[in-house]
Amino acid sequence: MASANIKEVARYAGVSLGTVSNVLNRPEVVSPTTRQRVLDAIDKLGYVRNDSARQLRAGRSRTVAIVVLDVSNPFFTDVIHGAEAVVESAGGMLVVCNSGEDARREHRHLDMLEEQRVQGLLITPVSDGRHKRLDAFVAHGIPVVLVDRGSGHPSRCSVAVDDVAGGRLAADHLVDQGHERILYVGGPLSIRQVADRRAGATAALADRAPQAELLTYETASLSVAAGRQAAEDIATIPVDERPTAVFCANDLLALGVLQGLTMHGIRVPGDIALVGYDDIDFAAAAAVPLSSVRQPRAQLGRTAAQLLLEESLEGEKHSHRHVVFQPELVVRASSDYSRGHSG
Amino acid sequence: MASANIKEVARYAGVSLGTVSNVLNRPEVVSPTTRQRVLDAIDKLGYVRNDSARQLRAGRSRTVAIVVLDVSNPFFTDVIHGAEAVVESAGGMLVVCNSGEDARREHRHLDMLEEQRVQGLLITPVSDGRHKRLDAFVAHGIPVVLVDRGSGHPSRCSVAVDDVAGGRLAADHLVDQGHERILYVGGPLSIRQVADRRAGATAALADRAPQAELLTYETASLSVAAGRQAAEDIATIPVDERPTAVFCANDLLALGVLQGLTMHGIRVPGDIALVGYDDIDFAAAAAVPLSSVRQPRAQLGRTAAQLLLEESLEGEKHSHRHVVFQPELVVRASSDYSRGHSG
DNA sequence: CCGCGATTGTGAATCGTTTCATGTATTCTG
DNA sequence: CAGAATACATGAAACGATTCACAATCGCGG
Repeated sequence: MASANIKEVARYAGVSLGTVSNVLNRPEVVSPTTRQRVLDAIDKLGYVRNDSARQLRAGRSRTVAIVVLDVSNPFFTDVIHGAEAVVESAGGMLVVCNSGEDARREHRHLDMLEEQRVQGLLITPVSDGRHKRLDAFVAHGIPVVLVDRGSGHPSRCSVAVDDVAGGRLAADHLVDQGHERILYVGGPLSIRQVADRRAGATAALADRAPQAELLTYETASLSVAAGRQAAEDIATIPVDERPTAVFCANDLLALGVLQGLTMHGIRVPGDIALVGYDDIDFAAAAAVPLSSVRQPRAQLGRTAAQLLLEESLEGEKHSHRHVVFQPELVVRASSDYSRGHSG
Repeated sequence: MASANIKEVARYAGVSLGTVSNVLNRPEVVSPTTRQRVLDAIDKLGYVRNDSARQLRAGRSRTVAIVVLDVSNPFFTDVIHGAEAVVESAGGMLVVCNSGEDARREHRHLDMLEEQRVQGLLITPVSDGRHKRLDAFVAHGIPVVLVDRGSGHPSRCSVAVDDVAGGRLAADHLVDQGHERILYVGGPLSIRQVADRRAGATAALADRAPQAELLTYETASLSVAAGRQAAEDIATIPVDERPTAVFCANDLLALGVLQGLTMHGIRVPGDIALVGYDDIDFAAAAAVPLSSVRQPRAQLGRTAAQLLLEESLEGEKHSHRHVVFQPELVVRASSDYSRGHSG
């Protein structure tokens, strides 16, 4: 029942333990005849390496873990894809853990990953702040790369997208379209991205349209449902006090807002212009194609994995890097007054 | 640098190896005084269990793996959520592997998971058929539960949704709306679901509207892009030969079709009615809210994980079960002629 | 104060692999 | 053909946790 082990393979092939191990790990030092005999034995007995034993001996694994806030969020799935490509082409394996934005679950995952002595860790931590928990990884020699969080931390690499710049892009665009009462929908504001995008929008308005006003609606989460709720509340505002444009902290919110506004007969972009963030696939397929700020998602994942593998190789003499990508505005019908009326 | 091991903890606490192990695994057999001393030592030294060693000794792990066709597909993310809940509440950990519908990547993942002696495997295999590769897992005592594939296999459990019934639901609905030339968009047809949903639609038409016609457009994948391409091709069909309704094998395709048709000025549901499959979140938020066949996705994942854990406990005397869930039709504007014109 | 059971602690053996110092046969060099 | 270099194979030691048979200690009734 249990898998054969290396000793049985050795006996079956009539060679020693070490020879079988050599066939597996350094086939070139074994003579072709012997090698074939061992391979046949492996085949015959259905031998499968025991990775626990291998890791125990080696002291580390070839598994890289990525802990994301939400596996259902297309942003993270793209990051995962990017990281996957790099890790797999380096002969490793990427396992995906889902914290679900729950600090306790994140903690449990980290505990298990630490016990497993993973080769490295890509993570978007639930809470911002100092991430003391991650110091233990670094102390044990497990490289950690922060994804879209905590740039600038001295003891780990990070990759991020400039969210302040993204907020600026969106707000500049809305100002260009003549809007002067803009509502920012996003939350919780304790999430850095949510705060940064807002800060960018604020800065843009201050620079380009001091008379304009940026209101804030804080949501409990970054979901379609939360967006729908926000729209409900927007609809209760008297028409002449309503914002003329809404900038959402992500596309899920924006899609929810779009849906909610539409249900209340409020036209987008006719009555309210809408800009999202992330440019997920569905943004273009929405009821009104959604303007959005696009982030280089797969690139983020690729770079994170590359930094991790580099650190893994360089060891002590590695110097941490903080890569920041620039976002890009994609204008579609939802914020384009002319298009909204002609198309 | 490297983590302290159990021996150092023992020395530091002034007890033996076995005692430390007892504190970790059977705290009740150790006196409170000693236990506390050991716990303090663990804390002081920052000791972290080495899971490789533990597994090597124990012979198996507490990790359950799920291998899905596409982590970005909301269908699978919901299945993952369901499975996660069950595995975690049983004290295990769920790792997610992405085969990307690529048989080679699936194979590599299975190799690594087998080497890791995972506790069990939930998988939607890339190819249908006999899944010989999975027999090795079963032979080594690793339970396998098929998700949405190969129901009825005698040596493993499975969970699935009745796709033939789903196809029937969709086709019945379209027939009710008076459609007689219906196009099925989906592919590759080698995927059982794709074929079953079509078979259900065919059967429904045969039963309820023998004069009606079911055409088939086979796509290369189940993606938004493939749907968009299908719409391009539909648009080239002369108007009087065009199908009056399209039934897509999943919602991603349907969203792509919707987008493509809209771009060509073909109205949904006015010119062509549209029904998708899966009822992903975005279906309701689409340009025209999408009718769809809903599957109990999280339920699928939960049940799969439960079957797996059961088998894991029962061992030899486990008898395999095949659970089949029934889908449900959700009618929205995309296939509702009246609504499409009034709303 | 002996003896017995209960309680608590001990440490050698074990899991399966990799590594490496060592051994032996074979080939090459001059 | 001696001596050296090369090629190949060997098996004991080590990785770190768990288990289990056994030992030590204590309390208590007689």
